[in-house]
Amino acid sequence: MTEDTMTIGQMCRCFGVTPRALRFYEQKELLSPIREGQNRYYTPRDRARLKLILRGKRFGFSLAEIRELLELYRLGDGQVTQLSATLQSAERHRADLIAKRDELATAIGELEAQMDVIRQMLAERSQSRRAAE
Amino acid sequence: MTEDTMTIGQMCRCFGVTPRALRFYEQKELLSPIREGQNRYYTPRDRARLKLILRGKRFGFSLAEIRELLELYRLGDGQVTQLSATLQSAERHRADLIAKRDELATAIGELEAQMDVIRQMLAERSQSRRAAE
DNA sequence: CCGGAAGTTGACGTGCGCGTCAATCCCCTA
DNA sequence: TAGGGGATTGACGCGCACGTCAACTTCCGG
Repeated sequence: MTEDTMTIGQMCRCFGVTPRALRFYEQKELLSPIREGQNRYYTPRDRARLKLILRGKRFGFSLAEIRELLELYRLGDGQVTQLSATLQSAERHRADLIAKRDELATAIGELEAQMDVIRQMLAERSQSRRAAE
Repeated sequence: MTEDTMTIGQMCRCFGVTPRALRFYEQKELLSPIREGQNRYYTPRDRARLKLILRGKRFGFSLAEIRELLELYRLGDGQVTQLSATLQSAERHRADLIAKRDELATAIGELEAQMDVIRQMLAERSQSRRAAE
């Protein structure tokens, strides 16, 4: 721990993932921990990226898509690599996320409606019970 | 088309899926089209279910999870199969969906913040250009 | 009667996201 | 000096969600 870096084991305990997964993400260029000899040391930046990775997975994005998303946060690398292209990419991702959020809202609404139906059935059932007695 | 049912080919064109996928969903008990001889005929109910399936997939749910969700909409089958249990299951799913929606909102906010950073960099760049001329 | 389009059931293949070994290495403590 | 804990790199395996054949049957127009 040269600084505020973490070993792979610490990362695993911290985020609830396996070493295998972290190495896999590294191979897919989603993470790039410091390699001191053979060992890996994860910086705060790696941790932030891992958070984004895990969140992306919860939303059903593939690792390839998550990789793209991570690129958007990787500014400041020498050449100002087509900032406007990056911005356009970000715009697309934003639209995608917003569509998903709205669709989720719809799904929640439908589920709640269905829950009301169930509650209604429960109420009727207890009423017919009382009537039978 | 005895009624307002559809063949597998019509379903595929309508929803942009393959026959293989539809048969796979059937095998996993997510769909149960009418079987007339060997052929399949999909009812409006099947179409509604397929919509839910595809939406669930977009949210990153597994087919097993989607199956559970579909169960919640399957009421009215003879015995009032533990309505309260169904309601509890629905409650869990609702909480899950809401958590996801909120997380998505956060992600959108972060992405928009990053977009502002990029716009800022673009603005500074065009300013230094003008200054250099 | 024949061809083509659409449907069917297996059965094997494929890409993704890791799990699960094995064999090895390094460091620390007892 | 020996062992234990944690790390490493292959390499193979696995579950999911289908894709992709092959080998039919059924129907319908010409």
